[in-house]
Formats: sequence, structure tokens, C-alpha cells
Amino acid sequence: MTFSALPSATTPELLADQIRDAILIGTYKPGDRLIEQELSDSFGISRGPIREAIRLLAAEGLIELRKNRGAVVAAPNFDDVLEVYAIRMSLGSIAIAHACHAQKHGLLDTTVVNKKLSLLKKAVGGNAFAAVSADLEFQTALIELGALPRITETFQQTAVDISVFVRFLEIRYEAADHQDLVDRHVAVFDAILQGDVDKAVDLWTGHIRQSVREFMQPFSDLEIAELFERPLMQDVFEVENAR
Amino acid sequence: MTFSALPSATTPELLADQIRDAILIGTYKPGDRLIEQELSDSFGISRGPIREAIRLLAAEGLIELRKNRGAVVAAPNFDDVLEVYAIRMSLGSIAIAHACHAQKHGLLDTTVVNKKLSLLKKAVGGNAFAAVSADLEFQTALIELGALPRITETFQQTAVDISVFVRFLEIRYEAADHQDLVDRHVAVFDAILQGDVDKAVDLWTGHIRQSVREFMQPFSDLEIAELFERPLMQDVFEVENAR
DNA sequence: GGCTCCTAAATTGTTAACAATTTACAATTA
DNA sequence: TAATTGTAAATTGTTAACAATTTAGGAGCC
Repeated sequence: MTFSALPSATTPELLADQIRDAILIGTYKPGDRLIEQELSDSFGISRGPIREAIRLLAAEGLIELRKNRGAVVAAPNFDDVLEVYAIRMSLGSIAIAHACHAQKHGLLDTTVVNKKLSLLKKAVGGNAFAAVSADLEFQTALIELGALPRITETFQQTAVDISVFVRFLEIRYEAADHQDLVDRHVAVFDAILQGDVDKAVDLWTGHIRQSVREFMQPFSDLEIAELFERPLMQDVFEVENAR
Repeated sequence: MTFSALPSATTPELLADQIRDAILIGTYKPGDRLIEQELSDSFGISRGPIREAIRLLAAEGLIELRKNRGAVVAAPNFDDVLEVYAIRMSLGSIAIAHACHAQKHGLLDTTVVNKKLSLLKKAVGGNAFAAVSADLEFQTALIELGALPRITETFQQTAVDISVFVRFLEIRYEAADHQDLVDRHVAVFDAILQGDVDKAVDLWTGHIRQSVREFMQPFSDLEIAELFERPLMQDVFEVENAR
């Protein structure tokens, strides 16, 4: 991987974006080392900003930092997936309830969500990975409606996790019914616009549960059986092993 | 603030610990700037590691980073408090439920919690700030029983927030009934040891709600009335304005 | 007096050299 | 052969100088 050695805009944040993309594209795989000198040569920049970018990605959980031993791309596992969905479900519920109240008081700004929704609709037919990205961005915009910055931030972090899962757990995301996904999102959005807290939260939790089910679909019976050992499956997602 | 200019162990993490302590002790107040040169002189170290420490603290949310304009100590507000309690309540519930299941399968290691509990019991009589610290550490240990690393990490972050609130929102934490606090904790712990999911989660959510009530106590009626405008109060904490 | 513009100081951002640590690998030994 | 030790290379950690940006304060102007 050499990136473009052209000196494009290179703040640590932008460097982190490019390295993150490289990881999500699959250029770097879990366990791969990120070597500072290598990266700084590629970007045509000194090691300082690269170090900072690496630490930003470590804070996201995308890579792991080992003292004096550099950074390696983190390897997600199934437990991580379930935990991330659990976080999205519970924090998302709070944010969505909050958004409903805001709507009832007539102070909900839906321009961002609407924009992300139209982007999502366009993305559904095309490239599956792009569809997942658009999906995650729409969901984040939905949660942002709650105007709860700390919850939004935590939620946003889990979006990166999901991207990583889709990439590295080799989910067959092409198999997912993206149209149904969009419908479920729109349903939550509509409920928020109606200011109906109970309905919106129910639809949201149901949506996450369905996502978990779809997530598991491509796996073997053995792997799924193992997943069902996890208490999260009953306690949080309330899904049964259908096979 | 000069810290000890002696070259004590100075990895970025330890530097962050010392700066965090300085903030929590009140040496730096919300809005104060952290100047890299100043800090590096104090610690007798170059600016590199200081920069990294500052960015670690920024990731914790303790300070705010403004591009090209340095770092300032973050100023918490009441909305932050409510949000943080909401996060602790919902993620904590998941972790505690998980811990109950582990207990039922006989694979719960309670040595850390027990240690933190005895430290907490000792701390209750003495310095109020130390008692709050011990309290937070015990709660973190309790959540760690769930063995859900991402949830634990997010929870741990909120512990720093609470410390900041107690310091900078000038909570009269001396007024809190620390013995009652310990009793509520022990009750949750006992329920986990019994493997009783419903009871443990109920006690936990009840405990957080009570904490929110106690947190508000020192404030004026006007401030409290304002707090009750927040949807979180009804939706998440289910507390009524008693005054 | 208050406003804008300008310059100097203070501060953050970046770089390249140096120091400390880890890794890789060959030579040595049992 | 397998394990161990020693050494060189690779890599991360730190430093100090330099560049770019922001801040502070005063001169000139209305």
C-alpha cells in the first residue's frame, strides 16, 4: 500500500480517515502491523502526524496499540458483534425517545436525516458495501435527532465497528434484504415524526433484533449454535434459534 | 502548577494521570488552557509526550481540543450529567444481567469486587471525595463482572465524567448519605450473587434513579425545575419533581 | 472613545535526528 | 535437532529546532 504520495491535505484526522479506509477496503487485514515509517513515507509526511493518526484509530478501537511494539489491526469476534448491537439498541432507544419528545415540542430539524435517507435510497440498488455505509450514516443521523451528544458519540463509534465486522467477519451482506432494511428505518423515522415514543422505540428495538438475525444468517449451524450460548441473545435481543 | 520537576516515571499515560489528577483536584478549572510548553517544563520532558497525554485526556472528554488553538478544560453542564447517568443505567443493566447469567453457570470471579467493596467501606467515613472515588471504582468493578469489554470501557469513561461533575458543578457530595449508597451497592451485588437477573437489574436502575435524585438535592428550586424540563427525567429516570 | 489594521509574541504543528526498545537471525551449545 | 545467547537491523519513543498559526496589544483613523 502506498497511498498517493502526493502531498494532499494531511492533517492527522485526514490521515486517520485514509488509513481507516485502507483497513475497511481490506488493504490491511486483522493482525497486520502498521509501521510508522512506512506510512509516513507513503503519505510524504513526517512520523509525528502519523503517530497521532494511529492513536486516533486506536481510540476508535480499529487498531490495537502495544507499548514499544507498534500498532496492529484489531481482530473482531462474534462476541464483539453482539455487544455492539446491544449498545446500539439500548443507547439508540434513549436517543429516539428523546427525539420524539423534541418532535412533540416542534423543535426537530430533520434536514440531515432526510438527506441521508435519500442517499440511502439511491445506494440500495448498487454496491453492497456502499449500501451498508449509507445505512449506517442514516442510522447515525436518526440517533443525532435525540440531541444527546455523548450517546451520539458512543453510537457513532459502534458504526465503525459494524463496518469492520462486515469487512472482516466476511458477512455476506449482499444477501441482506436492503429494501426491507430501508423500510424498517423509514418506519422508525415516521414514528419519531409522529412523536410516538413507544412505537418508535419498539420499532427500533425490533429493527436491531432483525439485524442481529440477518447478521447470523450466513453462518453455519455450528457457529450459530455457539452464538446462542451468549446470554445477550436471550436477554437483550430476545431471539430464538430458529434452525 | 509546577508538578514535581523531578523526572519521575513519565510515559504519556502517567503524564495523563497526573494532569487528570490536577484537573480533578481543581488546579485547572473549566475553561483554563493547557499550554504544552508550560506542562513540558513542569514535568521536565519534551512536548511530544505531553501532546500525546493531552490527546488521551481529550479522548476521555476531560478537555477540549481546538485546532491550532490548544486545549482547554471542558466545562460540564447539567444535560451532560443526566446523559451520563442514562448511559450508566442502560449499559449497566446489560452488564449486570450478563453477570447474573455467568453466576448461574458458576463462572463469576468476585475477587476484584470484594476488594473494591472493602476499600469502599473503609472510605465511607473519611474524606468525601475519596468516598466518591471508591464508590465509582466499586461500581466499575461490578460492571466488569459482566465481562463485556466494550460496555465496560464506555461505563468506565462515564466514571471520569462523574468525578468531574462532583468537582466542578460543586455538588455538595458531603451531603450524600454514603452509608445508604453502600447498602444499595451491596444489594445489587447480592442479587448478582443470587443469579437473580430481574432483581439485580431492578435494584441497579433504582440505584441510579436515587443517585440522580441525590445529585439534584443541593440545587435551587429554579435549577431543579429546569432539570425537570428534560425528557430524560421522565423517560429514563422516572423521577417526579418532589418539591 | 471605539474601530480597523498591523506587527510581535506566544503557541501549536511539523520535521528530522537521536535514544531506547524490540525483533530477526545467525552462531553456539547441549 | 532444539534451545539459547549475542548481535545487527528494524522499529518505536523522545528531543529540539523550525514553520505556521493564533493571540495580544498598540498605532492610526473615524
